[in-house]
Amino acid sequence: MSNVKALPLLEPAVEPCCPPLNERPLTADEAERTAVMFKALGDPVRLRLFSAVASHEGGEACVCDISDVGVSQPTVSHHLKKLKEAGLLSSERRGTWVYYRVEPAVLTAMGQLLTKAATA
Amino acid sequence: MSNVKALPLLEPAVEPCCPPLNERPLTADEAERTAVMFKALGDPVRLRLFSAVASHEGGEACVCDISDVGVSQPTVSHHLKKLKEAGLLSSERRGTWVYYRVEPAVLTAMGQLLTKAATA
DNA sequence: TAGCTGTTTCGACATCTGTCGATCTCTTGC
DNA sequence: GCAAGAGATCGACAGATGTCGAAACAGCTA
Repeated sequence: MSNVKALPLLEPAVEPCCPPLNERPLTADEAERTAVMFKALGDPVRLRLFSAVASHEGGEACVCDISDVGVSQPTVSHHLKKLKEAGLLSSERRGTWVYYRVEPAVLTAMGQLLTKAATA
Repeated sequence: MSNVKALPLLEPAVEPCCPPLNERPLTADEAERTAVMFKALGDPVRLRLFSAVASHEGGEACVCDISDVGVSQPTVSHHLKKLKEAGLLSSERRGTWVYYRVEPAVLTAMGQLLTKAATA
């Protein structure tokens, strides 16, 4: 599989990608990048998977611990990949199992994007 | 034609729909409802429209003020409807123009969903 | 080495989504 | 009443997305 443009932003780049939504209208480019993160949480299955990882002890969980969300195992893997590509999760293999972990900085950025807009 | 409009699900019901994502795994039903809001912000055009409304004075704006996002007028209307159905915006007609306004409570709920998950 | 288990990738498919032009509704003004 | 402008709705269409079963891949253990 020689897909050259496979991984666009697997570098989470925890920088403040996002000015608060009420500070000024987002540019097309800012919106494009920010929407990727929101879209990643815009699917019920992904939201459950993410919540399962986030609520697990240490903020990380094995795939086998969170696969019970009502879809097939390949679909779980597909959604975890999406969350990873959006920078919300990172993964690490430890022997037989693969562990996914939340990226708190990205989460904080998204949260402030919203709460600052709400309180200002 | 009667004055009674359709009004399918435009009652946002600003209740705390969402426990923090790291408190416990979301149920299927919680995820379903929460994903609607994130999905609404998961499109670049909608994100720009929302940001344009949120950054406007008073947190509200006429459609004519924010329509310059590079898509046709029907598409703008379509996206504003999506944001409204997700409970993120509300609309009101004043004479010729229609004004959209942010729903701060829903925004706060979404933000805390993320920031509480990030800091805990 | 072979076999087993956990996870990812592949290929295919039905559905959902974003987009547009055309048209309709509502309000204002003549 | 009629025309004009602001938005919403309709119908159609291409492309994206979620889903699955089958297969490939990666470690462990015998």
